[in-house]
Amino acid sequence: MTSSSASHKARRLAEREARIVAAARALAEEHGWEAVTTRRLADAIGYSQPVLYSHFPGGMSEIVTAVALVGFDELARAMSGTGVGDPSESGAGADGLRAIVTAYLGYAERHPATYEAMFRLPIGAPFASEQTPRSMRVAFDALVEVLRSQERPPEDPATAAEVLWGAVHGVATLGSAARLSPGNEDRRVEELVRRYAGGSE
Amino acid sequence: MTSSSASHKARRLAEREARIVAAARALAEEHGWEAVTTRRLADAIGYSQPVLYSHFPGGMSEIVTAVALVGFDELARAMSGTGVGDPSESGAGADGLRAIVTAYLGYAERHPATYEAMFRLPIGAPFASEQTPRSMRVAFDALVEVLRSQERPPEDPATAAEVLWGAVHGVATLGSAARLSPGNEDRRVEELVRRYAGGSE
DNA sequence: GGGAAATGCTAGCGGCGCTAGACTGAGGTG
DNA sequence: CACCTCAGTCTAGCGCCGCTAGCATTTCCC
Repeated sequence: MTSSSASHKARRLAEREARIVAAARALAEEHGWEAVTTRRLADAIGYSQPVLYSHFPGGMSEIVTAVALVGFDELARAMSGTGVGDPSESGAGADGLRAIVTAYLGYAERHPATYEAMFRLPIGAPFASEQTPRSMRVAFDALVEVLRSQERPPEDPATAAEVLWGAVHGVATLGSAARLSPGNEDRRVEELVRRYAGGSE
Repeated sequence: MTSSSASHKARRLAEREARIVAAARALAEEHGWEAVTTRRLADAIGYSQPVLYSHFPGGMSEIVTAVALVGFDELARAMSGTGVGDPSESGAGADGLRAIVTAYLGYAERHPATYEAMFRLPIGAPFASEQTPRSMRVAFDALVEVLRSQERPPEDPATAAEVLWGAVHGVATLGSAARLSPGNEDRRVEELVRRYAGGSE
């Protein structure tokens, strides 16, 4: 076999795999994860069910994981895109914090099903584990950095970042589940910024 | 038919209904919600599947809701049991805040499946809606009160309580999903208390 | 051209939520 | 007492689920 045909085949496989992930994500965002079934997924890519398992031996849960990984990548990019970490930019201080919080909440709101996938599976701790998605670490580090860039940085930035992550995640989750008062989103962001821009006391 | 036999019948029905909810909860806490099926539930109470539907016409989702309502009751009681709201007691200030946060996180950790049920279904906003579970309001009001009892109360206690709720919920969720560093629980509680005991700025 | 390997399909297993329809036994009626 | 009614319960089964065994076909290498 020629090497070109081998790479051609590899690319076709990669493309089909991407189509599966994209189909799963689209279906989930449009009709919720309970509508994402192997039969519908096979239909969407024009193959039969067993083909899915040649790409994802772990079945549905592995496909959900793949969507989650894409989500972590996108979220990390959205958070990093706010210019956090560079003290000379607008990425420092309260403005940087507001930017990163807004980016996070915005992403969660625009892609609720993807966000749900990201936090539904046992992937591992954000640090503490080596096999944790790289982009999850990147996103977490962005939080640590923005906290360090505040006027009075916290004594324990790692713990502070854990709690900030929890706060933003909680607000995103409760908000998308209609558990918080609608129309109050901006005030919640300002409240978050106020709480975490200040020092530890 | 005598009225005593009627009330007897009603009580038997109520008892069986309670057994269904208890069985669902026990099964969920022990093996996760995916293990809670109508067949297993019917087995657990010694009846066939259709009996479940005479008690809960909405099927499984209505049963999950019933478990969630019990959970809201218990959580509200756990939070109120900290003596929050009475300024002369230990329920005020940073100590009261710490107590209520600890109660909340403790409940979520002891009953993860019940807690999951409480935040998985679209039940409605904590205020904003009349048909919201009463105990959910009670729990939320406890947060508002404890924030009001701080040295420098927030200007907008409702929004502050929303964010605090989100923060505690987020920490509970991420923690139980092994998303936060294990062994760091106490430091997270202290960090939460520090952030929300102080004033808005 | 022929054998081997890769590729994809059909068919089906056990289990799911849920429901239609039959059975059974207790209570009221002549 | 015989009869009828009806509430309560069960059996059986529908359409769907995730997943897999085994066969047909195509593709590739010699």
